[in-house]
Amino acid sequence: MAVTLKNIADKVGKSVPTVSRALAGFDDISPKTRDYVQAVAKEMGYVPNNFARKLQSQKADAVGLILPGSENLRFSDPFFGLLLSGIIERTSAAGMDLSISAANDDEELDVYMEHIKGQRVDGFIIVRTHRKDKRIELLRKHKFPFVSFGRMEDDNNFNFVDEDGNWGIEQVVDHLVDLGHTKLGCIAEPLLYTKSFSRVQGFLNGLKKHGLKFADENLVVTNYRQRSGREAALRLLDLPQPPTAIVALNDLLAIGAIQAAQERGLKVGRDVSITGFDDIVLAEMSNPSLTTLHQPAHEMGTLVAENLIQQIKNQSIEQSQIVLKPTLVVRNSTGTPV
Amino acid sequence: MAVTLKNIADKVGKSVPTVSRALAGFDDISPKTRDYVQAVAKEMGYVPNNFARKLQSQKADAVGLILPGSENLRFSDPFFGLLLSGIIERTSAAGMDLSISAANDDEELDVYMEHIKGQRVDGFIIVRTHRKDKRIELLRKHKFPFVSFGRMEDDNNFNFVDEDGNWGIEQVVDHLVDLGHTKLGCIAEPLLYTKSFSRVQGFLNGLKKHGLKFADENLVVTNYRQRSGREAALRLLDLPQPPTAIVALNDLLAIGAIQAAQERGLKVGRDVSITGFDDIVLAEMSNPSLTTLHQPAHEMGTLVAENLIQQIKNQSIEQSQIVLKPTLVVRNSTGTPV
DNA sequence: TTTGACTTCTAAAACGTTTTAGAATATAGT
DNA sequence: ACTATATTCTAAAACGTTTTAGAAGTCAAA
Repeated sequence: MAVTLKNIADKVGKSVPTVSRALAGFDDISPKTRDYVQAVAKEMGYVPNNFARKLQSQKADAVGLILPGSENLRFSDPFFGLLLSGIIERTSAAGMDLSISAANDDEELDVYMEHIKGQRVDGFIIVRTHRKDKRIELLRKHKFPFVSFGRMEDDNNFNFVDEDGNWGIEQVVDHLVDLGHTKLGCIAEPLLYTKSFSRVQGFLNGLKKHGLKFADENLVVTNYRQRSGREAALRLLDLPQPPTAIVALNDLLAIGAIQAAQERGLKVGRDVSITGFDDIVLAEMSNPSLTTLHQPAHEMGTLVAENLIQQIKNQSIEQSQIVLKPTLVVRNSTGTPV
Repeated sequence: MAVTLKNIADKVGKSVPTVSRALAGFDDISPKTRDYVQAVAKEMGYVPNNFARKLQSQKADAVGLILPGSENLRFSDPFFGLLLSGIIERTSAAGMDLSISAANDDEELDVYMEHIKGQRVDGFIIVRTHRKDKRIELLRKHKFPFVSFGRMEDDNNFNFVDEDGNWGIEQVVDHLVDLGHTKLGCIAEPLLYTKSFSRVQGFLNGLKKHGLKFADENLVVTNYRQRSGREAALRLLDLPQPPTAIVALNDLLAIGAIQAAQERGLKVGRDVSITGFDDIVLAEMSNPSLTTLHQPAHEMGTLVAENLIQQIKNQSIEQSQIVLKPTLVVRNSTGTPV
């Protein structure tokens, strides 16, 4: 049976509030009583009941992360895993719980509302933002604290941490053009995600900047998996005029693309250049190693969490918007076109 | 401001308990009142306050997963990610929270105790079991519900879900010996983990079964990362009498080993055979594709969660111990030795 | 018309904490 | 010696829910 304030109060012969205030170190308790109470509490192994405390304080001391049901397998994505580890590290350190759950798309917003109304969390972390994101609109409407990892297409007056994907992919295009490539292909995740859309913009901007023209068939939109990357790359490589460089918009896609190229008997880095995005651990180890954009996934997770915790604790309305530029890491999957 | 039972009670002109019992559907409330109360509650958007409910019920309706601090980056391991997704899916479906936190090794047991005494969770999921696991011993001593993913070395009278790693690796050895290999090397994670230890046993048992002798230098113990796999493989390949087959005890290690072999100018699957364990998505996409043992990571996560939820809800003491055999998937990283 | 049995509801207590308002005692100032 | 002021404590209320015990009312049977 758990030890309660009442147990301690009985033992020390004081009232429950006295014990409560003694443990909290209030100065209307004499040092003598305070020390005695604290000693007894420690000896009895007292740990406050969380729910009683939260009921009274009307604070959940918890952060919610509701995973879109359709994204259940996202956990196998190393980038997401690292992001999550950063979030957990930071929330843990702040003594807050991280409540992770999953919701099917059709009930997603209801789940958010239930968390809010049931006062289960003090704030949310939103991942995989859409260009028009119903979750963000909902939370903003209810003035409920949240930080998103990623922006919307516009109307971004809320706290977020994001990459500069547009800028990043432009660096990649610069790199490829510098090497001499003029026919570039692109493999993207669904464009309803801001992240994907923005990276594609970077691709198009890059082409325009260098006076290269874009043909529809050079952009293949698919999902985030390696398998899809392979299939998409095959489509690009089998075009009448195949690109000499393929800009895959994440590393898993890029690795799939490398596989596809090798299936077609091409030497990656010589016959065809392939790039990724995120710099997951694997990128360095793939064969050939992958030219990609490095992102500090773990740190981004801590930033998101930190941002939200600040917002919750300070009740401050000041906006914190962080955009991190990825850094180009040139490895062996890119080279001068033959 | 959140809607409470009192708000509803005022509105319908009944007492708070009546409203509470009407919403819960007790039959000492007239159908008329029940329907009316439920309608009003819905209209007002009532959602029960979680903490009040939990305080009263003395149940947390939550499952704890305390990640060893040293394992923070585990999230980047795709296998762990999938396991986690299974756990989340199942706990979510059961209406329970999953409370994930991190604890440094020196304070780990204290964190467990605080969760227990503070009644924050109804049970724990233990991951990465040690051969002697202090966490398991602690929980068992306090008769607190838990399910572990993995066993201890012995004394396993508790609920767990585990792989049959020993058996699995024996299959791998059989496969390699069938191909004609007689000099086998092995790359393992630290042996204090039961998982690693057990897989190594499988390796040794396999050798013995086939009358092959084992030399110490053919076993390299390192950590779980690709980088380590590469370094370990280099050590094996640079031996005076290098093995013709390397049994890496997880896929990341195996992929590192493949890289090492390629650095030494060896063609994997011909000059040297390499195997993994887990069959992460990447295994199929690596070059060459990896012969490995498949494990249903996501399903294992659901099993662990299901097991714990049963235990919590039924208060039953019946033991549930599940051991799953991995299945050998032969791909292109293994072949007849030259 | 009284008893007994149902049906439907409510008052009170409980879960364990914190906050507020104020009581009791001690200390100092005149 | 009496008032004013600190100091140290406690009683009561509050957070929102559920459970327990029992009250009030209705109805049928005797």
